Amino acid sequence: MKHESFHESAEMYLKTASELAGENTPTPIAALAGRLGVSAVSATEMVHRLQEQGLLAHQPYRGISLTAAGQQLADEVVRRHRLWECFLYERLGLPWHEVHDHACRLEHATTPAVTEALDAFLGHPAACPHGNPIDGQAGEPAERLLSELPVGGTAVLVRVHPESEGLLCYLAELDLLPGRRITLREIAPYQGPMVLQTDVGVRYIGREAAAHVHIRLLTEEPA
Amino acid sequence: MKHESFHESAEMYLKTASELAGENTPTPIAALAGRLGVSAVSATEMVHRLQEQGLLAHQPYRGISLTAAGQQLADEVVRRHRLWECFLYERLGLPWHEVHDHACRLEHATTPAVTEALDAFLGHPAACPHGNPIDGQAGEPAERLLSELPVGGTAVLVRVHPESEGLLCYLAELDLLPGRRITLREIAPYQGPMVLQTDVGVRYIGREAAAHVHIRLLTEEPA
DNA sequence: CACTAATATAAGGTTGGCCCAAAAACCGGG
DNA sequence: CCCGGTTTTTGGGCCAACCTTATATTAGTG
Ligand SMILES: [Mn+2]
Ligand SMILES: [Mn+2]
Ligand SMILES: [Mn+2]
Ligand SMILES: [Mn+2]
Repeated sequence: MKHESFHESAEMYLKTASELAGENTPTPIAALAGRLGVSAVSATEMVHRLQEQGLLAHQPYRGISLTAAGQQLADEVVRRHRLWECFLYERLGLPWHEVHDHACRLEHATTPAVTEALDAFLGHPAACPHGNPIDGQAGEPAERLLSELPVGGTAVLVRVHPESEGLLCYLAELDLLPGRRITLREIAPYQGPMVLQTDVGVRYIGREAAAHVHIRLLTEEPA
Repeated sequence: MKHESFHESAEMYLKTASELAGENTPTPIAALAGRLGVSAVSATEMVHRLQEQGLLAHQPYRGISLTAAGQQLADEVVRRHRLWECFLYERLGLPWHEVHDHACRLEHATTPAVTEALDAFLGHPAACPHGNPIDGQAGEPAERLLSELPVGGTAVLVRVHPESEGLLCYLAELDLLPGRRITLREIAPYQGPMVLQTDVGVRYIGREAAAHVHIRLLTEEPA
């Protein structure tokens, strides 16, 4: 049977490859596999299939990188994902940290006509509820990671990327949503948590989680 | 790998079985296969799988009928389908005859939380854009088929069931939407088309299509 | 009651997506 | 430059859903 378009699985590989490309290119297949919760063997097989379709290039023992065609498909999936997140959060009122997973289902079942109509219905939103851009220009230029904020510095939370249910849930508990103003009080020793002063109180966050929180720096030093 | 829940394919079999159950029970597997666009052999295989899961019962050479569990799953799929149709038609403004197919994709990617939130967002609609009930009481009791409307009789179009893209497209061209008032002028000989007088003009419709159009009779005879 | 058309089963294939265990290639430290 | 540990790849397998082409069974009808 002919596969009418790409399947959920292929779309998730492309989307994930796109997400990981920001961190290291070419992306090791193991990283893909890990994030997708799949064995390295399975990931390798899928990578070969996608390579045959001209969607990505695989340099053995190096890693993969998306072709222009693959990147475009990935971008389309991401766009649908973020539009659905907006809808689920703003219109349906679902919790901030839950919409990611629901959208991850819907993103593969959304036809172009629905995508465009949804975009218009939402008023062409600029970003998903977690701050990631839709139809985005390359984002703010002076963007840094919370994990790199110097002690004493103040910043505003811009976006969470890459997203995952667990991480979002953790951040939601800490009230660390986009727009939140953050000052780094100190960093506990031995890779300990960062102590943050926010406008809703003091918060502790691990380095690992902080590495996914993107910020715009306001001041390097305390006032 | 464990299949976390039911797959699109299984859901479509159950939904289709539920649709066809209205016409003849038990439903021949060939009817299922035909409507799903699948070979009779494939349908038989799937029927066996679903029977093992206790979702339907198969009497050889007779046909299938859904168990209570299977019917419930089918009903859930149908509910999601109709809620999405409402959203796509009323909120996104997609064409009346197109929303069916888009919803047929989304219905399998919709989690319970999304379903309930969507239902609330839409204000708990009573019917899909094609007139079929959501969370429905057994529909109007005195409902008939357009194909059985006596010559000279007048009726109002209630719903189109079962739905399919082609049929809806055909009806949309004829302006035959729910609420339309119809008087049957005559029936052309040799199984010819029915000649309808509507409030937007004269329309011709085939018997086959008319058998999917449900009406509420207003008067049996011309005024 | 015998025949025919519908239905079911058997047999053999394909593709996508996943798995494990074992071999092979690579890379960095000694 | 070789050795060992970490990828990656290869070689088997598995399962769900499809397919086609027979063959067997049955139900209904003449
Ligand atoms: Mn997804
Ligand atoms: Mn998001
Ligand atoms: Mn469907
Ligand atoms: Mn409908």
